[in-house]
Amino acid sequence: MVQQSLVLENDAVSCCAPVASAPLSDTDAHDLALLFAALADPVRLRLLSLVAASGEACSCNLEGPLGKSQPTISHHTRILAAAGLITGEKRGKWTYWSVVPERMAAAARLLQA
Amino acid sequence: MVQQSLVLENDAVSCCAPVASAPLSDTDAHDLALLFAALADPVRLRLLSLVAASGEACSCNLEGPLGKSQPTISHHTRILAAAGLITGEKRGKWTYWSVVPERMAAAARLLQA
DNA sequence: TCCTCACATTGACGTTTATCAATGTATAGT
DNA sequence: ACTATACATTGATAAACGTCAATGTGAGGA
Repeated sequence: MVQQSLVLENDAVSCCAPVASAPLSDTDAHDLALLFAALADPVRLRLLSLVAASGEACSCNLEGPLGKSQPTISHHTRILAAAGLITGEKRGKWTYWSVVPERMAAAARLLQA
Repeated sequence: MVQQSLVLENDAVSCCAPVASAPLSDTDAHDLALLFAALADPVRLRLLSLVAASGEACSCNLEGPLGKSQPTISHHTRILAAAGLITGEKRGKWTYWSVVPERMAAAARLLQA
């Protein structure tokens, strides 16, 4: 189950204890699942690593390396952005995507003992 | 795309650099997606946190708290075990599940800058 | 040898997901 | 205004996923 909220809430991701530290509530589990679901696709992982490596990238620079159509790229950036893992800034005709390191770190923290 | 290998390979998870440090290969991205897909379900996240909190738990102790049927629990433990996040030891009639901290840490490391 | 219990497997189902063609919506340049 | 470009949205389709009833397996205990 994944992307329907599309809202970057002040949720269980950024505020809460590691998954292994205490039993999760139902709603927290749902929120965290949304985050990990964003990471659970090879195309999105490669997209993320490409954006990270570039520092900044527009969608047009991703279609080639990822070998996917433009609507598919748009679909994936949307999901990653909804999960708060990347953010897009529109400058002129282009949307420049960059990773949100704090969000990545928050996700990492959830998995630490 | 998720659970078809069911093999705990010596893969990109335990050995490799953070996702954000360099562009991922196609096969590495696939492997990592499998790991995160295991975490991308609220029932599995709650299962993981319950096992972690208990230190050790048999499946029979999970059905109640998770509110799912026995085959469903078995399905989820199977996926988490295939991802290397939990391990099961059979003692007598029961299978005792416990988390694999090294694997959790490896997953966390993948998300760090 | 039964019977019971803990768990795995199979099969079927409704839902979600990834993908792309087609189309819409801006923005920039001419 | 017109055209081209960059990206989003919609609709459709095939594959994957979560769930459970039914069944299989294997380990105690009587």
